[in-house]
Amino acid sequence: MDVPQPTINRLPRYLFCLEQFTGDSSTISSSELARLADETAATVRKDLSYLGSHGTRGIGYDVNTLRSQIRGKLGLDQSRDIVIVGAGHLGSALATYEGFDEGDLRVVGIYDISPAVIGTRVGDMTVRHVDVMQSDLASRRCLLGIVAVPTGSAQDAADRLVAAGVCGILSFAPTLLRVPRSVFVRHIDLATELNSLSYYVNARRNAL
Amino acid sequence: MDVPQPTINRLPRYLFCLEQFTGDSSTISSSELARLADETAATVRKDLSYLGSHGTRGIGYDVNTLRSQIRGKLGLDQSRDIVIVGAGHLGSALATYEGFDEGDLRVVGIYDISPAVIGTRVGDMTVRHVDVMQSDLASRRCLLGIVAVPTGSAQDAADRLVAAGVCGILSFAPTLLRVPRSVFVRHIDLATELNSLSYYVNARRNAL
DNA sequence: TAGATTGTTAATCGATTAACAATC
DNA sequence: TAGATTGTTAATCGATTAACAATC
Repeated sequence: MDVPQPTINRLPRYLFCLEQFTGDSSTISSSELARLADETAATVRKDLSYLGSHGTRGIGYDVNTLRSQIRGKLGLDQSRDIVIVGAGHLGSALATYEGFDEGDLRVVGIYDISPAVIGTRVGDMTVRHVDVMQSDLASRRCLLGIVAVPTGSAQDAADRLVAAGVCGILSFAPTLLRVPRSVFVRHIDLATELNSLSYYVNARRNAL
Repeated sequence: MDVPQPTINRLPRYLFCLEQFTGDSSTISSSELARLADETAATVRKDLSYLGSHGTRGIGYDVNTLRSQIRGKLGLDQSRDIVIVGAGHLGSALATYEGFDEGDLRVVGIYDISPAVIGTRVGDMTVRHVDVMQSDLASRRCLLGIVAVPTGSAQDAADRLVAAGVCGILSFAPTLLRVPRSVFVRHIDLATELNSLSYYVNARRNAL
């Protein structure tokens, strides 16, 4: 890996800040971006230098150029198709998530196993049975899959996604998924997120 | 901060793995936990040494003891009350999230502004109007709040949570929230998570 | 005892930061 | 030119890791 891991992890946050950024000018200085992203100016400059260093001395970085450079480095210039397994509240929330609109992420299908929801509409899609997922997706390459089912069904959902040819899975189920080494799994555990928040709240209160 | 930041960030993952762990024995070695958590055995031992080092040489760590030590260090032994603003799909999913059951996180209220959902049941709660949130919560101390509303309402939701006395906020809205310095904000941007997943999938495929 | 595994030291490795020449 | 800000070096800082004595 050419670019250091910490830099890669910060780039999405810089991008997020740049998308929020609505300054008077079309440029932003390393110190201003640092303030928004809660980093130091030196760290920002070092990180951005991995993109090829296209700032202007005395001026700063062009916001639009910087945005597309970060997007390019993160591979966001190529659009990504996403399938969701689980059409409950969480799956429905993800399927209609407004944040995807700006990016090149596109939800192309939502699947469930329950007759009660199959055939219902979620956003502009119709929920289909997981049994037809593999054939639905036969022609698509390297999709991302989202596991939004109860814990007990999570491994089955992951197995089906793998069979359907996804190469990355984002799981919200609080359980470890077993997948082939070629499939990358990312895990969001909401309880862990809240636990972590709770810890930092305590630490901050003790520090103040 | 006594315990290093990287250690703090890994503890929730260790805890997660220990909760999944169902070995023959009631003990786990540093190398086994390392395998589950995708770390090295030395890192695990160093991290656990910050808890007070209660492993047994030649044997390993008692799983139950270790779990409660980590929970203690993260402050999870004290239960936490959570309020949710936004009773759409995301808010409903969070309100009924099964992962909270095991821990000491408890959702005590869910609020919305839309007459269409106010009064409806979510799990074992009734959705109430955000206008009554502050008085509802007057007697509770240091709650955690979750922002699960559309981007346009996120700042208003945060303001109301702050007024109601929360000391930490977990936001799912893809926008920066302005809050007093005394309130800690944690941010989950689903688009960023998927972008990040996408990057690592690419990196992995290029490496294989 | 012999085997296993911890707890901890010291060495290595890598990331952050200060500082400043380059230059817009 | 004077002021501002980058790009990059070198120093500092901190985290990871190897290694091994301690000991169950």
